[in-house]
Amino acid sequence: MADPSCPVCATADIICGKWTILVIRDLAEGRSRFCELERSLEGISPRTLSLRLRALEEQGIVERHTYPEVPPRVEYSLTPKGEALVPLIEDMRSYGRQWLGVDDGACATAAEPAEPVAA
Amino acid sequence: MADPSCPVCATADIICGKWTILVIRDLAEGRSRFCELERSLEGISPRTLSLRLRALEEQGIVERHTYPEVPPRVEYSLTPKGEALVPLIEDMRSYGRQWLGVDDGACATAAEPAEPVAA
DNA sequence: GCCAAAACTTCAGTTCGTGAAGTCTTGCGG
DNA sequence: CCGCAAGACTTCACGAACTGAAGTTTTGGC
Repeated sequence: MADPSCPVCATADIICGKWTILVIRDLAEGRSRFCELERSLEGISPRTLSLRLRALEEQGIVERHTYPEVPPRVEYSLTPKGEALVPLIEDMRSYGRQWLGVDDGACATAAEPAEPVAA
Repeated sequence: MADPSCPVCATADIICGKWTILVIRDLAEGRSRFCELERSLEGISPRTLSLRLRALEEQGIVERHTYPEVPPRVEYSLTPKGEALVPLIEDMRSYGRQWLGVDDGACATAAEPAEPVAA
């Protein structure tokens, strides 16, 4: 993107595409099928989901598992290189909770923020 | 993007635009002028930089300071809400170092990764 | 060889980012 | 008070990315 020798840029290149981080977030909860991802990521077009999964697979971040069954089944999961992105997603989750006033009601919040939400 | 009540989606909405995270990374090093950002983010168009800064300002993530001087000067800096994104950027930096084989030669790496780069 | 169902592709249209070029602001020097 | 230098942006035309609807491929049983 800017300087390819910058670690932040290199990582940004991977996750900057629309929906990419959310695909990884979903797969962090366990392997999933194409249509499950499509349903979870409400609003994504199948074309974009397909492009994202292919790109992530090429980058060694997700793995594709095919099952030759009656309706053919395909599942996706994170590789270790993909799992390593989970802390990043957790940071995003806590940022959203502390500063954007958004909470899906999962875990409890850790500490009082300096100037939450209102800022 | 997908579910607005999801903290990860809400945060993704903020940072998913091209260059956004890199603008914040630059401002994390201290307040900066338009042309300095333009020079640091090699390849960004002034239009995009302008759009990003405006959007981030509207979201309360950056602050704009104008100085009515001989050539008029404008500087940008992070608000607390913007500073709170720095841990996210640090995660991206260490991911880039550990898994993408990219190092701008700043700090030393912490520990040996399980399966670095090669994966 | 036809079927249902999952997993994608294809296509036309809109939105987002680029690169070059132009505009606007500021105050000083002529 | 006009023109100038220089920073900070707009504007415009073009190309790339994303969308939504519709179509295609794959699989094994009937």
